[in-house]
Amino acid sequence: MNKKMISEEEMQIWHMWKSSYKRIFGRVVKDMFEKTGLSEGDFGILDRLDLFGKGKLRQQELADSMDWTKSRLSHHLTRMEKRGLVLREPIKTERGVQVITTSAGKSALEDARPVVSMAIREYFLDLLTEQDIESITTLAERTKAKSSSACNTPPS
Amino acid sequence: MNKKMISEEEMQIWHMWKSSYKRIFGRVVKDMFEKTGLSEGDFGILDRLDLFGKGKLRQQELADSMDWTKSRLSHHLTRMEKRGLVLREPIKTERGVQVITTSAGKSALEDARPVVSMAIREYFLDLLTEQDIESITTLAERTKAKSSSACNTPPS
DNA sequence: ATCTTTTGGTTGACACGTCAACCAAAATTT
DNA sequence: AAATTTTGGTTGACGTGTCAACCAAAAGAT
Repeated sequence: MNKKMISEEEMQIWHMWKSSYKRIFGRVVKDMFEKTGLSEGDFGILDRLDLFGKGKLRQQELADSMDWTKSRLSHHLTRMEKRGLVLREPIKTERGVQVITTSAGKSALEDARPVVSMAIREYFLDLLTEQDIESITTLAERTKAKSSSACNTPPS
Repeated sequence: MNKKMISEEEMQIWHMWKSSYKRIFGRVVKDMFEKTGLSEGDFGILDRLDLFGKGKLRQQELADSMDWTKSRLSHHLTRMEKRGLVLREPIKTERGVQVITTSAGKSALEDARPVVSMAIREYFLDLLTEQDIESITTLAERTKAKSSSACNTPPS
């Protein structure tokens, strides 16, 4: 319960962290977009359709795997459908919609994979020391932990 | 010039890094928005108007200090003006526009400062080890450096 | 003095996200 | 069986960002 405002230096850490992220992430995304026409969302969707579903997946499944709301995914798919990357098809046997990668979608994904890979290496991995990697890994644990421990009201 | 695709583990580092950022940043921004009604952009603008300009600044100056395009700032100010947080006023002596914090803007800023401070501490600083801080600091240097050294074509 | 470029700013179109409202088909309750 | 809740998905409004086109005032060039 530390009520003191954070210091100038602490604020600097925050700013450095934010701007590093934005620079690196921006470079990767921009590279991918310029070279393949895919956004991060597009890539994530096509990637999961390929890996988890061999080209098709139920919409809700897809949303869960990306940690997206159904609304967000619905909007995004509408745009991707318009561009011919995926199509939606009602499921006969049960409720729900199948999302299917088109051939254009498949080839866009195949084009993008190496580009993304190279960009992540160049703009991110190449900048990291062993220590950085350790930091990233452990911080990720700690952030995940934080989600489940917002215990103002302890479990009954 | 490493042409090999990155490994599964390397991709994991990337994903961990992204999701840590998104979680932490999301928490801070959400907290601020829920408690004060200000977005990150709003806060940045009001903060700079206060620190650099004692309540007023030329639009382009402001844009530069935030590393925003003039277009982005123009759009954002239009929205903030509608909400009564700032106002724009042509400069008589020279070309350009003064951005001025309204009293509503000032008080929103004063309300937000401690909230932001606390959120950054709780969701970010409290999670960091000394090592993490060192990593963040040095990585920031390295990312900044990378910007100026995209030398496929060396300077003439 | 006129022509050109730079500077400061706006605007419209569109991608991306969130939120809340809505809808219909299951699945459960009662 | 009828009423209720949950689930899967869409939609519209609006905040946020980018890009390109536009505009006018200022500064420089010829």
